[in-house]
Amino acid sequence: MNIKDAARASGLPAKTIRYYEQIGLVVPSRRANGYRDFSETDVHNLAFVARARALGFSIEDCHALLALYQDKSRASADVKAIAQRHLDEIEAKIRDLSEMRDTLSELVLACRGNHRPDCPILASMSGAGESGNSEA
Amino acid sequence: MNIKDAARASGLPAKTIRYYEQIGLVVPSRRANGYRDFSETDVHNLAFVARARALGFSIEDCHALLALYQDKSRASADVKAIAQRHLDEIEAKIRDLSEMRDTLSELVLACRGNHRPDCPILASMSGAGESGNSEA
DNA sequence: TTAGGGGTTCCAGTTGCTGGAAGGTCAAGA
DNA sequence: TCTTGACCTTCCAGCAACTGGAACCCCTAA
Repeated sequence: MNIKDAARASGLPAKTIRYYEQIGLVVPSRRANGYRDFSETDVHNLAFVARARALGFSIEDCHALLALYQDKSRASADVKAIAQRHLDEIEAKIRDLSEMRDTLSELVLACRGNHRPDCPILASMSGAGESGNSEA
Repeated sequence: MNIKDAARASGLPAKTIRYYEQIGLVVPSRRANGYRDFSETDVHNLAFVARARALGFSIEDCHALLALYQDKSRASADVKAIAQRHLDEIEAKIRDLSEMRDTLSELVLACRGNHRPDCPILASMSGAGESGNSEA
């Protein structure tokens, strides 16, 4: 199977597939003319990676997950550990972003958004309420 | 003020401050010996950027916000527009991450995490429940 | 004089692709 | 047989926002 068909079958851009080969994630065989030749397994592995990436796993994690997937004597604990760690990171990121959202939405709400220059958003970033005695 | 003091005062690493100068965000003057010489305004601007970055604004946004901050005849509407767009992006990101978290936490919960190979996490990524007739 | 703790520049690496240039290959139609 | 166009190949550069490190200069104090 040529790269374009592998791309269609896996849902990944051809460029991305070449990149994945380059970093050793999914390495198809080659035909005599130098063209990549993707097996069903290659395509399946690409789709596997695509789904893992969609869940936010890093390439490194995808590497490890793919290895575990192919290791029929794996322990599911190893898979779970990777997923749990990743889940923790996602939750941490959600917390960070939620804090930003809370602060930002307050500021946006407070800003009149008119033709005048006074703006609580800029005030906040310029250090308003810094050393605690500005409005005490 | 030397870069190390500017770093301490602004809360940014010296490396980052040099980078910000390189991209034209905050450009201090130079002494005869080639050392950067940070004014109070420079440090204030660096702290401004640090706070904007902490709210997740891109460097490009920081550029624009800093320009508005320095433009005393600005319209707060321009600031608000930038902040609102950024807020929308953050909320979109939170939605994406929350979806990942929901899927992942289900999978992690379902995985026994023992010495045996069977694993719903891998099953999910290998395409379980793909074409809709597997458990209908 | 020497040691140390500054400062400087520039280059490379990070993550995960993506775009583009330059060129080889293949199948089909005139 | 030649050409056209769609494919394929490699390699290089760039994105965001730094960060680490090498190699080197400067300044002060003992």
